Amino acid sequence: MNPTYQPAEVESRWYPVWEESGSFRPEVNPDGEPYSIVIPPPNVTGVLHMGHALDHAIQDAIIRRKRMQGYAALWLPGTDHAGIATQNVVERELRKEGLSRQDIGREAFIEKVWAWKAVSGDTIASQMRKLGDSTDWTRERFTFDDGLSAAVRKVFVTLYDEGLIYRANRIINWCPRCHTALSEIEVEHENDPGELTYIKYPFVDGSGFITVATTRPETMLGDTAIAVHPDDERYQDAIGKSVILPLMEREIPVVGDEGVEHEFGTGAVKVTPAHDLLDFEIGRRHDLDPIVVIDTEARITVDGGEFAGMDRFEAREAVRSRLREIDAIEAIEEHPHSVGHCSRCHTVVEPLLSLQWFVEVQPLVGPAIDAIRSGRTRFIPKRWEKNYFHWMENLQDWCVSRQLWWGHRIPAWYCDACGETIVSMEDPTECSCGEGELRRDEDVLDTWFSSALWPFTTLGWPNETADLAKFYPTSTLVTGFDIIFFWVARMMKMGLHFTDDAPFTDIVIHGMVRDTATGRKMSKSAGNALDPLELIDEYGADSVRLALIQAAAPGHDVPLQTEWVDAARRFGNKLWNATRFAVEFMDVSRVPVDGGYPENPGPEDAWILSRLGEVAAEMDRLLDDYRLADAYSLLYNFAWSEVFDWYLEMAKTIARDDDRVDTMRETLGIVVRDVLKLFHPAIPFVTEELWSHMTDGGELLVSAPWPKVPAYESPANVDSLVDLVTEVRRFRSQHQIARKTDIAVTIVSSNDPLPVWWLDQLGALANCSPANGQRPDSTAGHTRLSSCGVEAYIALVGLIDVEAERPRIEKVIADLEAAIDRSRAKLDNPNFKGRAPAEVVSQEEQRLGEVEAELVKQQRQLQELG
RNA sequence: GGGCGCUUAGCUCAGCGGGAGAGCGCUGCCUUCACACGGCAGAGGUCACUGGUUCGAUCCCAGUAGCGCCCACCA
Repeated sequence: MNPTYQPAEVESRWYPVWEESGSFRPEVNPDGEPYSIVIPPPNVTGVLHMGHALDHAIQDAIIRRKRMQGYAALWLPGTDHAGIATQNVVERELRKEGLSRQDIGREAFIEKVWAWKAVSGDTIASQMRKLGDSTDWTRERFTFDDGLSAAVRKVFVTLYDEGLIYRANRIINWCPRCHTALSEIEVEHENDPGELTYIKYPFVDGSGFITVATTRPETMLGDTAIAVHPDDERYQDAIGKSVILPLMEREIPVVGDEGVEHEFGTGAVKVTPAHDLLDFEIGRRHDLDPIVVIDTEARITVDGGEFAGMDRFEAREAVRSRLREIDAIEAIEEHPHSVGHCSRCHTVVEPLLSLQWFVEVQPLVGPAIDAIRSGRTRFIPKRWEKNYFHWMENLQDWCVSRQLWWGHRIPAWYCDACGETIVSMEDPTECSCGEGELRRDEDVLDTWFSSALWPFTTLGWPNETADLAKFYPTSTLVTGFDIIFFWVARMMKMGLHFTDDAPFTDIVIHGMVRDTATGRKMSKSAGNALDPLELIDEYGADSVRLALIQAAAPGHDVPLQTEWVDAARRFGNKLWNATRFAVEFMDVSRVPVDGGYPENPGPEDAWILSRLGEVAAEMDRLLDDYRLADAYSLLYNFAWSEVFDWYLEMAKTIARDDDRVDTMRETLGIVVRDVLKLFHPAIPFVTEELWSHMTDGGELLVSAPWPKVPAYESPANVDSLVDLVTEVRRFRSQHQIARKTDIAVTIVSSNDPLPVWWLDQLGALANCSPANGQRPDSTAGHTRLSSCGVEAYIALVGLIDVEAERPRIEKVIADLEAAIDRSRAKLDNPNFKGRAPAEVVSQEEQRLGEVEAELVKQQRQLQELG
């Protein structure tokens, strides 16, 4: 037997067995209640990173337990076509060949993306298998497969017919590098040093000038007005006058608008309706025609006069230096502010006036808020609900059109004769006007549009499939807080609108995996990412999973370092060795897959069984609350320190006792079996392997029933013996008494005959059986140990330096006295007895009694030292 | 400018109204025949600070300080 567990070989062996046996299909529990989770679909061209590993470890632990509990458990896998991200990847590949997507054309490009998907699209699926994800691959979906695409079209057409999708010319966020519009949540605001430039605009009538402050001087080329607050006393005379726009020599009005703040800058603002959202609205209120001076390449347009063709940042400097030449700059001061960047490529986004498709979100918001508020769907932890509400209540309409090629093409056609817009399920062939050619909209939909439909489209919607009826609404969604807005909120809105049900009952939010060294989120760009695949190769998937699960407190970021993965691996090794030892040396085998709890256990057996029952019950409570970290830390400690360090050691000795060997073996088998079961959702591979060695064969652990442990009562005697043994060990350790036989322990009395294990651990002399044990003639020179009906003496003379023991006992006595004082003060307080629950009072009294008894014992020991 | 979270053992974090916990690290002893990736025994904390509520506060409330995150059209 190899003393070290080798995960790689074992892990590669089990996944195919599980998958081929159909164990991941809900059909394994045909009569079970349905329980379903849809996976947050990873990018189809992506690779597994730590965030996935965490997300998947949690989901897998949840679904595996539900499966074992007998639910018809479905974890539905799939991938996202990930519009911009995927297109960027393929364009990068093309560029290596010196080509752009425009060079090869739309059709060829899309073929290229599909080809890319065919090669790299399975990567994530095979990596999920390595991780052990028990997803039902027969139900795998892709946001761009035929079924989902048809559903996307149906949703678009329906919303259009309901008036909830419209096309309009608005200020949108434009990424000049990706060449597409973005929604506002795809814009990341970052701090920028920035400068505020104060520019003087002279009045037409020659009565001086008005000064405005701007962080973007280049946009002045498109100014169509100056705005001040209508109540601003400084500018009462100015409203209604006109100024000359410097450099452009255009006459523009000064208007009063309530959107302007008194305090900021000079209280007067330049208005550039084509390049700023606030300015756009001011422009609309005052009937100002926008002038576009920055194009989709972020260059100055022909309307920008002498600056035409310049890049926007180049133009910023050029405009400033020209203004300086004509003495139109009053001041330039530092002004830190935040600037929007494209969340994909980090380019500074440009607010542009553009014709785009929008979803009107307000009518969808109400039901999505109600579902949470009423408790039909809940966030875990609950505090995320506040973020969700706040975000929902402040939504702008969702810009859903993207100027990309990879995505669901918008099903809208325009007639070049009459200008009619046709949005329909079927591709139209001609316009109702009878003339003119129909031209299809070039744009595709935001990736998140199809993701928003994921919980029901993956189950067959709009068809009324059996899966949709059975598994929708889904039970639980597990995801990171970073996509609550992108994804969760939109699924809630779309789900409620199209199915009348919220798509899930529980929304479990976890944090980001953080690197403990830098304290930062793990990411490739930060350069601090641990690669889960490398960790799996080195430590095994079980170890990575257990480390993540144990670190994942609900709703908090998850710190991780390789040392923890190594600790988890060492646990796997321990589990491996302990179980193999039980099987090979203790003859624990052919354990029943369920039940089989001993009816007449010995005292030690009853003790471990009672602990098993407590741990299993507590785990169920914790797991039902999604507190996986607590549940698995509890089990980890129980398994290691109680089952392996205590019970297994007891069992070795007890096994020599013919009368007890059978129940011991039975108990050991059952306890280890249930530990494997309880651990399986977290560490499926090693538990399945060990299970195969100890059960009577045939049935896989993956679909074995979850433990239901009957209640056992732990004999009080065992607990006190544990204390006694610990005390003897401490004594020996402290006085460096290496061999047990170097110490003479006399058992004077015991309520029950002591099993040989205890005598051995205590180092008691074989001839000092408890029944006829004699108290030493003189207790002086002995130390007396007693605990709950057991009394024992250790002979000290000639064994230790008596004086070395004295200070320790004195410190213990001092601590006990302090505890007694505290306890007495509490009990003497009439308010305590009057107002605290009776239970607490009696508990306190009992504690005082125990501490006092301990004090007496310690004092006697001190005396007996002589 | 709003909102949220965090501050507990050397490190990373649990706990959250009634006796301060885990992992890793540290100290001592043990190569004992499942595991030295192990065993046994230990050391180590005024639970950020200040008030309040309570019979009782690490836990609840208010405030202070430090750290982190999210949202935001003050140009």
